[in-house]
Amino acid sequence: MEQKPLIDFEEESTKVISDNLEQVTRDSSKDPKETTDSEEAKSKDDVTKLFEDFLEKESLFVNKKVLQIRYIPDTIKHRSKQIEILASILAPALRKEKPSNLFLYGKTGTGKTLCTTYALNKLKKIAEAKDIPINMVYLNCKLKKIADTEYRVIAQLAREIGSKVPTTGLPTDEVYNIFLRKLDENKQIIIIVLDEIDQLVTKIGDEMLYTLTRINQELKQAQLSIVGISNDVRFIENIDPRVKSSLGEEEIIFPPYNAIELREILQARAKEAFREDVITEGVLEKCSAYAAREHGDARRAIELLRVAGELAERENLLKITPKQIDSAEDKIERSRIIEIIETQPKQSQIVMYAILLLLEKQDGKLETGEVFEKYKELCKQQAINVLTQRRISDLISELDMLGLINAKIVSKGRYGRTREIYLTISTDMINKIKETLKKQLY
DNA sequence: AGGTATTCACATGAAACTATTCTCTGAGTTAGG
DNA sequence: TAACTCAGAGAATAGTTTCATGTGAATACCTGT
Repeated sequence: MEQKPLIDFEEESTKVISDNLEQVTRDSSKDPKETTDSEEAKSKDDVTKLFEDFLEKESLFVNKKVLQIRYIPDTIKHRSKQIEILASILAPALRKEKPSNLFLYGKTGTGKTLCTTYALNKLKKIAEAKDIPINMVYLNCKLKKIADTEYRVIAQLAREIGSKVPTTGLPTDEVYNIFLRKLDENKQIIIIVLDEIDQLVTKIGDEMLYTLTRINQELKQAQLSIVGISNDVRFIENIDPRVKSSLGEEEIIFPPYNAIELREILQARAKEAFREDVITEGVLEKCSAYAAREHGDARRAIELLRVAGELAERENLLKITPKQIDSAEDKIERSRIIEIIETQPKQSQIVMYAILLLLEKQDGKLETGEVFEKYKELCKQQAINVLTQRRISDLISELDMLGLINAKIVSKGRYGRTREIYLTISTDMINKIKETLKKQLY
């Protein structure tokens, strides 16, 4: 049976950043957001020349794919122990025995997903070569609209193994049945990888996991193993003990990389990705130092390096210097913020706009009440229906979580309790955000 | 002075409601035999 | 009679509203010295 690619990676924000960059590189004059006055004045010939130059110019990259997060290198550094354990746990599948359920812990960018994919790909190859019926499904529970509710997870699983399931309209247990029947059609081992499972459980509770672990008892032919991947180390402590015992049969912990390990990882990737001598002294060190500060997030380090390369290329530089790493960090942060703002629902955007407008006039901090008043005003201006203060309160705390604003609860004694809201974003960024919001709102 | 009670301005939680999107089902309608 | 249409029931989900309850400390109010 034809299978879709096993991995469908999460980091949407990263994708957007690279897309943006590539787009700008290709046709900077057509992108309205990036257009400045001087660029608008450019004649067509200049644009043609730009393209021609671009073609002639030798790229700094040899193989940019290596720096993309979905890339799986041939050898994974500093994770051999984990991979070994992983392989030994999965191996029984080759003898048509059910592998133990497995749990992987570790913070973002510690290689959990990478190692799992790596191991599963190898397993799949062998299984295919020897004609052993093993089926694998990878599912990222964080993906909005795909796998972030019980129904959707089960529906998606059913789809992955070849059933047709509508996006809505069916009762959830009906979808379970469809899934079960399809599973049990053949004698096979199914390995389900649930990535970012902690997010799912905090959202919808652990009943689903319980049901999943119980599915084996209803299967006559097939057998099901679950691999859970969690960013939160304390996650398993908070779930139902029944689930805990059956799901956490085996555990592997992925510790964060330290700066030295990060450097080696980067070095290996950089060697493949860039032409020789492109990387100058100190670049990798700086990159890994930045990432090590962020709990050893290798994904971040690699992204940083890639964006730095793209920036250097756009500036027609022949080498990447530590300076580009700084710019890259800045660029990533900016794109992240703009992207978050653009994708917020309208009401949330209005709240954000209200906060920005208020903070423009009065420096310092705001309170929920003030924001709500301003928000009401803005809504009336545009004939948008006004939400309750209760809801605005939630929206404000969401904005806080997204890191767009800083809101902390303070009690001012006789004068009540409220959130104190202030911005953490730099001033030049604020104007850009305001423009973005204006464009979206009017 | 020291202690207790109030009170403000929201925060926080839970449950219920709404609108939208989608499937499934069965009644009614239509066209061809 | 088979095929088609269409309305209605039922689900899932996101986004809200409603109602109820919680909260921390500056102040108001006592109390006894």
